Amino acid sequence: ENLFFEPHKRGLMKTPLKESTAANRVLAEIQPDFGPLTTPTKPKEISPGEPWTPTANLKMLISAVSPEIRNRDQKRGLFDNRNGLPEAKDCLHEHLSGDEYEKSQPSRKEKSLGLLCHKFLARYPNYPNPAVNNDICLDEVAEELNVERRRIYDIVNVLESLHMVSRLAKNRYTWHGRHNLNQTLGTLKSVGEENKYAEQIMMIKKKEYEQEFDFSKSYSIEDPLIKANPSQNGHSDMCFVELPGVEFRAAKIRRLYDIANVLSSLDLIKKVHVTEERGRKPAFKWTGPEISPNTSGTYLFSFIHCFWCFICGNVYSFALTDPLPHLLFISSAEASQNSAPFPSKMAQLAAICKMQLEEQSSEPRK
DNA sequence: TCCTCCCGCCATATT
DNA sequence: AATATGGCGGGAGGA
Repeated sequence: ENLFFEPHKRGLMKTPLKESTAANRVLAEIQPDFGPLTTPTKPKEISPGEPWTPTANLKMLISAVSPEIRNRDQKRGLFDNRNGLPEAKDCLHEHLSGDEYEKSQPSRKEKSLGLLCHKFLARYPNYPNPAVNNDICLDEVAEELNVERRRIYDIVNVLESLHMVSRLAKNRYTWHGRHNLNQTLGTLKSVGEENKYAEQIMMIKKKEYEQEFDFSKSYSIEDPLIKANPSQNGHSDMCFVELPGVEFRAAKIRRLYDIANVLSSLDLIKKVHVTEERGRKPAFKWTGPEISPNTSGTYLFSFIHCFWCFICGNVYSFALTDPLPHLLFISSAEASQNSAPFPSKMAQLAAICKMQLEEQSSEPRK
């Protein structure tokens, strides 16, 4: 039985998501040739210093052959965080009081997606040798990290948007690391600019601000701020401003936290706090490399873009709450010192308008 | 109090 | 039908 799946032809890659349909188009455009991706039958090579586990293939075989064992192990593994001896620990737990038992459980923080993502990333080199097999088996990773596969998807989906991995087959991804990260970010940046995400968000902020003076209006599905912004450049597919009302945003926000965790683990963004009139506010600032936009006519839609739009257009940080992903229009210098006082909203709006005008006048119309 | 986001159900997509 | 994928939101830990 061939457990390594049939040789993969890149051109035949299925694109399971509407979203990644576009994403893969760009992927195909910008992805450098990583050499023969069609060598899955080759046994895993372990280059020196690389964190591939030597027993990976064996483990995969075992888990493929025996799902019951895998499940059992996974449950035991809850207490087996790489210390081994699950039996002994289970034994131990039987004699613990409820309170003690609770304490012995991993804390919520220990189970965070950010930490998991760090563990995930630690398994692979930043700049893998494209000549060797860089396959990732999701099942295997989930098992080794003692998490449900669902969590691995959380990570891999973001990495895929950044083209740090690409889908190879069912349950399999190829690890690219940061080889083409800057290029991807450049593409994302230009897409963000093409779609005027930053301007759209400024628009939302403006509406939000205006709404503060009108208490008779409240957010609803028929949120005026959504309707009131027919896209100015002719594109009807401006994903951001077409979002429905506050319920949707609240639901969105949880996803953004997930994504923020992964991006933080990649050191692309960093959590900061800024002070507004109403108090401290959590925000993120871009800590990744400086990116120059690539020219690209292709549209991409993903949360990554929503993030990216915060980054382009001189918007350096944003908060995820209150009540929608909330931009903080502060300079990068301000963002770097958390204690900087936050300018009044009026001042912000003035700055935004000025910025917009400058942009429009300096940049020739496309 | 409210930011954060784990967890896993379950709908949908793929094989 | 079986399995893979991932949308989604309840509700709880933590600051």
